[in-house]
Amino acid sequence: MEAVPRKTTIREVAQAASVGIGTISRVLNSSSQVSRETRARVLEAIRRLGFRPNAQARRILKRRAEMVCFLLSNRDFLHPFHARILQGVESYASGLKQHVLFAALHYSPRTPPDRIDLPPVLQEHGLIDGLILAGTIYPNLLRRIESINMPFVAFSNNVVGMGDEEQFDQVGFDDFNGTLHATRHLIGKGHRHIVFAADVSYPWLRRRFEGYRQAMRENKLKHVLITSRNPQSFVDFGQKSAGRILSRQPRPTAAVAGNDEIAYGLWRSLRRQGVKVPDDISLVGFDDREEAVLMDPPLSTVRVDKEEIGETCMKMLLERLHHPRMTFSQRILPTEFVIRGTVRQL
Amino acid sequence: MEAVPRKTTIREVAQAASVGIGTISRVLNSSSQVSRETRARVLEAIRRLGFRPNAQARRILKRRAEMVCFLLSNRDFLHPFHARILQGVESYASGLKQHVLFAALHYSPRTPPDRIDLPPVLQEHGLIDGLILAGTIYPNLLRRIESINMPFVAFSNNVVGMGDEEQFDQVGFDDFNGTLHATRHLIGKGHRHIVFAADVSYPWLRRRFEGYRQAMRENKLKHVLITSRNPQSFVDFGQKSAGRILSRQPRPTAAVAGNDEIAYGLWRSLRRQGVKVPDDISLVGFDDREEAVLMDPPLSTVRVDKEEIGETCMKMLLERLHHPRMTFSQRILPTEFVIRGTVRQL
DNA sequence: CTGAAAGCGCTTACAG
DNA sequence: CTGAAAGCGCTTACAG
Repeated sequence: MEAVPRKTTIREVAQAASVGIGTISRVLNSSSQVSRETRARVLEAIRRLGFRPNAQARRILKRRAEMVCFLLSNRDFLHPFHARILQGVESYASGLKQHVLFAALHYSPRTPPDRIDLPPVLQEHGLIDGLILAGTIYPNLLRRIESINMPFVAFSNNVVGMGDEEQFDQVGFDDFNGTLHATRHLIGKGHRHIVFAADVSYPWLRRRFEGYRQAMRENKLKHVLITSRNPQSFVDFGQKSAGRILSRQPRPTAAVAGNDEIAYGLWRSLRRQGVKVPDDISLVGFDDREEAVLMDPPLSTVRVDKEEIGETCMKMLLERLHHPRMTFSQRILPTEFVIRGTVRQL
Repeated sequence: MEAVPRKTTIREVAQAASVGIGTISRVLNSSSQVSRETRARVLEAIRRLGFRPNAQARRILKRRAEMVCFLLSNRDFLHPFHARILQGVESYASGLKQHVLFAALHYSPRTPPDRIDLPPVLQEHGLIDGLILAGTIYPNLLRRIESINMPFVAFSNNVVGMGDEEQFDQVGFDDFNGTLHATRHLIGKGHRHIVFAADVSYPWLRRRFEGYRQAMRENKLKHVLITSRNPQSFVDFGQKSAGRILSRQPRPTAAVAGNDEIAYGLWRSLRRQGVKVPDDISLVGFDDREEAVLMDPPLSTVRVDKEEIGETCMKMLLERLHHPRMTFSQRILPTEFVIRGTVRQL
């Protein structure tokens, strides 16, 4: 390996400006204790030599890496949903001169905590100050993270298998109220036979189902859960659900899909069978993925502000770093029902 | 700010194992110069104290951050295309114990290089070893990066306004041959009236156009470029192009879209006008976005291996870091035409 | 093989 | 206000 070209150090700048290295450091850290003339001379020397202070050295002394890790678990690819969260984290972080490291992890919920093979960034110490957990989070991962004493905030919507007694910092959005409002909207438009399509073994889809059920109950309507066998994906789940919806008597006039992908599969399959959305059946989704707008007609769905989730995670993590003993907090961000073209007035 | 709980340092481990700190370091760096018994004793002490060496300190001495930055420029959001590249970078990097920092940048092509406001990570020194440039890259950004002596590799497909005389490490995929093969495929299926739809002021769409044109020329067919006025987006561009395609005499039997989004807009608008794909008109896209498979019928398109791009960028950057004076290299990765459902045999 | 020492590039009391 | 010195947590010749 060839030598890396040597960079200007603080000592050379000190020499050039005829001051001690401490003074350079003070100027760099905008300490008030430097005279105007000295500061100007130092600044000039810094500029002339193209000096950029070595960040690692400062970090040792500060005992702060000024860097957090965004850890995406059990995702085959960086889904647009999480990509947006990452961007929210980054944009908020960079405004505060904090850096964001991206890492991925694949693990099984059944691996004992101490056997989980953490990514390199978590095997060292001092590299990052804290962690933002995204992707699917099982209890064993939480145990593992706690065992290395790494402060973290979890994006909570994809947390699985955790009881309410679990205490940790978390940020999520409101699954329950999202479908509650979406379903109320359908009811307000005159719909009475409304089904819900999703695999409710996912806790977040279960919460969405509960929101839907609540809206139905408060209007004395019967709730119907549509599932499908061995789906390959959410889209496939939606496709397979279409037939089950159509075969019900009386035929439902509206469907609430557990997420936009299910809604997409549903829409596609319905259309193939000559059933028009929203003329023959109304449809609402959840998540407001980019593709929702592209559907034809564009999908009415529950919007989740992904950037805000990222931002809030970062904000909460920073608070945790500043106050290690603070009690844990949980933030649930509101959702918003977006009316587009897939709901018809009956 | 409360005190961060103090971590075990190398000195405490040395004391616990009754050796000098140098020996701990040697064990950590698996130097051969340590006796089995000593090594065992040290390892035991490390385990017992839960010691994880401070990464920053090592980095100062090694003069390597073991970290690179993935810099995404001028993108409102982390598009799935770039998200995949980032994942390729990360997965290759983590295998080599290298870390990946994510940063975003917004700049104008007209800002003078030294006025470009780089993200915090590039203002410090020693934080990262090198840079992977993604997103739209104009010459002024390149100048700016060069001015801080930061080694970099660029994802070259979105490079704009650069002459061939520009020398830098780059990785891209083959726009020209992608459409060349896609168009030949159409011709092989009996199509003669084939149009190309895209705004060719984007260099990469221009190259795709040239590939299309080449295929037409070698078969003595007339090329036709379809554009549209003031599109809001690529999808909108496609939608607006549909009418222009249909109004041509004789009516084209196939269209090559500059990318999948244009293809999507085209497909959607054609369908609305009662024109069926592929029965009435065949259609091919470019990029193989996730959504291509979801279209109905699924879109035949040119596949680009995004993970491989990321991987290759990382690999090339590492080579550059190890051999700073190596001549610049440029890698063009092949594309593959994926046959799905939007092309019909005439 | 191993320890003591020098040193990486910084920050920060300390003393003036 | 400023310099000289001590120190952060490591690595690596150097000497034995």
